[in-house]
Amino acid sequence: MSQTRVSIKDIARAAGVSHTTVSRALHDNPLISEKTRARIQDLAREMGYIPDAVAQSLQTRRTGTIGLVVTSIADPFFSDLIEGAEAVAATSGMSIFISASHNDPEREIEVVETFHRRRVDGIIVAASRLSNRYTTRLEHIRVPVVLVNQQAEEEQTLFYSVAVDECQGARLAVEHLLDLGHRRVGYLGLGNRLRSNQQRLEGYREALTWAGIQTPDAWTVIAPLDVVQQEGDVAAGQLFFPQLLDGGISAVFCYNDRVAIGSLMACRALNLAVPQACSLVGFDDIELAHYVTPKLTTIRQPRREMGELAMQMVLDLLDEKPVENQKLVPVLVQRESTGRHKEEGL
Amino acid sequence: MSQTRVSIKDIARAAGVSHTTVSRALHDNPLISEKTRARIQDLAREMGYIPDAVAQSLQTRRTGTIGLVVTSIADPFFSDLIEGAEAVAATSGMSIFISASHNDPEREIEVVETFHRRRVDGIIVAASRLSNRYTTRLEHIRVPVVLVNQQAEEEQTLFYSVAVDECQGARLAVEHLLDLGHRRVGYLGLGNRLRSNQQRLEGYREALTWAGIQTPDAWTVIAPLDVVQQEGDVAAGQLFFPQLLDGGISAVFCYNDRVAIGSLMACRALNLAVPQACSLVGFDDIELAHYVTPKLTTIRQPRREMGELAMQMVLDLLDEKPVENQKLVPVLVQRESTGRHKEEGL
DNA sequence: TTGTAAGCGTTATCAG
DNA sequence: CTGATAACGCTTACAA
Repeated sequence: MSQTRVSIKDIARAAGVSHTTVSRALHDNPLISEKTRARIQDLAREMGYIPDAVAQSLQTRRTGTIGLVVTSIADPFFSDLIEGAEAVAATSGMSIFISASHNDPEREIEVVETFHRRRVDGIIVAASRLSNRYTTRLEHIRVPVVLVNQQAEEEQTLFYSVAVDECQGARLAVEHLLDLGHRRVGYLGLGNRLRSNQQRLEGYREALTWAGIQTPDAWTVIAPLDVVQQEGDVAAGQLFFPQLLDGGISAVFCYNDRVAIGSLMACRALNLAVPQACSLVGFDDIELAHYVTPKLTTIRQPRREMGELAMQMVLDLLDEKPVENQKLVPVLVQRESTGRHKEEGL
Repeated sequence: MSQTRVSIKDIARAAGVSHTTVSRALHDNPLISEKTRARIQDLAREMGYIPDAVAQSLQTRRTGTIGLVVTSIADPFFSDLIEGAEAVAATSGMSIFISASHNDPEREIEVVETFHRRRVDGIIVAASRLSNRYTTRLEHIRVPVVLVNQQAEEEQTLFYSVAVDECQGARLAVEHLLDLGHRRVGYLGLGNRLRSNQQRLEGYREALTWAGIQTPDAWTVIAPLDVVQQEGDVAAGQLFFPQLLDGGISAVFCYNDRVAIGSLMACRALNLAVPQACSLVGFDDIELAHYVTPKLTTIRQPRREMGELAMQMVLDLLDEKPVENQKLVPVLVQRESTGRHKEEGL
């Protein structure tokens, strides 16, 4: 009907009161008579009034929105995280903006600035590569920022954080393999995951060192940044697993489940039985891990919970509640891709 | 430094001009001297000015945002779609809101209304269940709405649409099985996908009828709404595949890849070889389909493209370009889960 | 070329 | 209890 939206002034005119009164009536302000409140609310409904969030935001300095930056939306890791974050945002009537950085720091900071320009109430960045190089561009940001599994090589201290203990996860994986009798354990990493690759590598080395085992260079292969970026994680696993095999390993801890699946494909191509000829451990526990043959043993990362946690942190910050950085402990999920090591002699 | 953000008035004061001049300078308005333009722009940069998108929106009646509603963010189908939509939105400097309806029509309409309240410039709804029952609540929405694969049983005519030809996809699947020599082909559907389940069932029946084959009731099983909602698609496949088997089929067209994977699991549990004992065709071509054993034959649905297309439609509508509803044709991707039917006699 | 003033739709501050 | 009036930060006639 009406070409234009109805505003509180329109209602005021129709009701013969001031727009101030209408605003109050609509907000159940106690300073208003029960009668007019009801009358105005009915009228508003009849007239199809919908408050203008933009105008409200201008006045209240709150938009009720949160910006969420991930490297890739379609990556199951992040889509789970987003879903968790969205779910808790929704319970508070908050809406979320989503944007993908594609692992490009420049793009990432652009997105953050866009969100800031849109006056979001808070920002969550997953796998952030924002390092201290960018602090000058970021320190003027006056809304809460929470980083999830941040990837910058130096620790970012300007912001809050939620992170999984990557190092501990890697140790769990390697210790599991050691428990199964493996001694020659390799690591297949990804060169485009700066920080977490470093940490998982570290955990891998620690676990072996603690067991009194040296780690020759031939036991660790890191797929170079550009091929991962180009071909994806699975292909990287598939491509570089053979190199590791030449190193003489009997088991491999893979950077994540996708790399492990790539390795699985490589094994199949080489006619190597998993886990009989080679044990494989992944990281993340994405859905794929359940449906592949053999089912993947992996380190579970609570993706959804991390999204929920990060969002809850932002909301608490907005309520001026105190919050603490979170370090989550991943757990081992044993399935079929790992088995007891059989000595060559047998 | 400054506790508060810098506005064009602050810049105006610092530059000794009116805020109007600043606004013009920042927008490269030709009505301004080259000199002051440069001076103001430098000053703005120095002072760390960031335009307030909220205030701009209030004035210009454009927010530069698009609302996107999906049933589930973590579902690879939708996350791909979102990624496509986000990518084209980003090229136009648009930001997107994302929200999940969890397949609940009431929640879906709430989200749409929230977006509308936030003055988004356009709305995309995937797998919408908005039927004509809701038109009264929706007809006052004055922004472009594009539905992707809408699921309401009656066709929704109020809005624009992008959809895959489900019926044709189903026919392709069944014809493929017929070509392989199968005659007793079953359909394993999902009761919570109102429209697309109906259409795929229809395509299934058509293909068989055209081949002169009757379709006894025992050949089609539809997993009931509540168990699918509760347990998920894979479990539904796993649970109901055996029923179909009892119907005596030699091949099954599954509602989607997840159902097919569930069926695969069921086969494995029953020690039935795929495709030797039973051929399986899925729908969608999600990533999982590649990595499962045997790799799934499926009907590819161009998910990312559908997101891109829908977003492009919204943008065109905003530019007042004419647009047409899109009906996409899915294609068969033959992999390993289907094979030639061996007559029982052999 | 620049400035003044009005207005976008709200909420908030005061008087009545 | 209610209503003027002034903000919020910006764009855009209309004047100078």
